[in-house]
Amino acid sequence: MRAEDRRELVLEAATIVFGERGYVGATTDAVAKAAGVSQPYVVRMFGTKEALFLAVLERALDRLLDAFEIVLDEGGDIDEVRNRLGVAYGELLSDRGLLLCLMHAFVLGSDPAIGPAARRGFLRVYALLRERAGLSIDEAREFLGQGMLLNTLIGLRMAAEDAPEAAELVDSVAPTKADLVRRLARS
Amino acid sequence: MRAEDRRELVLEAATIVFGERGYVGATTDAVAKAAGVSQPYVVRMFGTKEALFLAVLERALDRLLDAFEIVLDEGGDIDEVRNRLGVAYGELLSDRGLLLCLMHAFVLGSDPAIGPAARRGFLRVYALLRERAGLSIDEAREFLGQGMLLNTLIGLRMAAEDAPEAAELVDSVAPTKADLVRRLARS
DNA sequence: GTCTATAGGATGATAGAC
DNA sequence: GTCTATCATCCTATAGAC
Repeated sequence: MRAEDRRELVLEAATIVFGERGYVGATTDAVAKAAGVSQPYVVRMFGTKEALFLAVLERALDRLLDAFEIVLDEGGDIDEVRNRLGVAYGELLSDRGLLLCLMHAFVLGSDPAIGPAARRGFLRVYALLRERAGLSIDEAREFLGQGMLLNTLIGLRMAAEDAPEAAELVDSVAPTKADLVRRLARS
Repeated sequence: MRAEDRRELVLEAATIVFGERGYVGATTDAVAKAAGVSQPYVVRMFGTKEALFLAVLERALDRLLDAFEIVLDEGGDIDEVRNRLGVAYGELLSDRGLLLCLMHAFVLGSDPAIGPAARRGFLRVYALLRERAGLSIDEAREFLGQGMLLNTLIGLRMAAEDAPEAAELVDSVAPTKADLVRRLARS
């Protein structure tokens, strides 16, 4: 296998593992096992666990922004675009761990290395919504709120709870993705 | 000092430390230093680090629900109540680390001990909004979305960023609390 | 490029004195 | 109730063989 492919493989595995256990809770050994390589090799490829997480974060943000760019390129009026941005965000659920890694980064703002990267990433998304998509401040705030709520429900594995309120809430936040959310919550 | 008071002191310190570094990243030693007691004593009081975090989580949820109950007891029409619930939520920013601890718990849904406690806590809040405050599904979703967005901005320490978009976003999400949010982001 | 072996450091928890 | 001392474990990172 080419080195480039192996790097991508490790990044995918790391996204899942960091998404599951968070930056501190995840071990480079768990990432290595998930990728089918040795632990020292993971460290060797990225230098440090911190650098690995930053690479995972960068990759996740790129995927998110790429998905949004595609929606913007398709054009349409502002309401259509906003809806399709929401749909595109929901599609990212299929990339396992991706939204969770973003969320884990977003609660580590006080970390001297991860904090600045996370803030810049969040602001890139905000700038895209405001400037490229043309959302007003209030529209952007609403949109981001629903995104963070979805992330939270995923982080909580809320769909694994069998209370009726849990189902009602998940259905409300992700009407077309409820089944996927349920599957993720149990895996 | 009475044992009860010392316990509360440790819980306060733990809330700040867990809020700053998360459940896994925080050490019982850091909590002990923040509370001015020895590390083994912290463990002795709560049994395990996990039990300490669960106690912090329970305390945070109780404070949140108490604040909401007070608003509900004051009465008023549904729009007033919703606004005052939002204000009450913002007031919790003054209790340092409280909202951050909730957020840290909310991304640990796959933890066998913390996950269930976090889900039940979130659902208690949701049930209060729906049943006691009388919000519709969509209203509750909107309300929670803005709450999670505020939590995220706090977690990111977004107000520490000096980009103009950062200020715009913080002002939009917490208009009356922007100064407090800025202060917290730098501490 | 990739592995095995392991050093080195941090941390949760226990033992036991006062 | 509270501390000091310390053990045992885990984990990142390095050394070095192939």
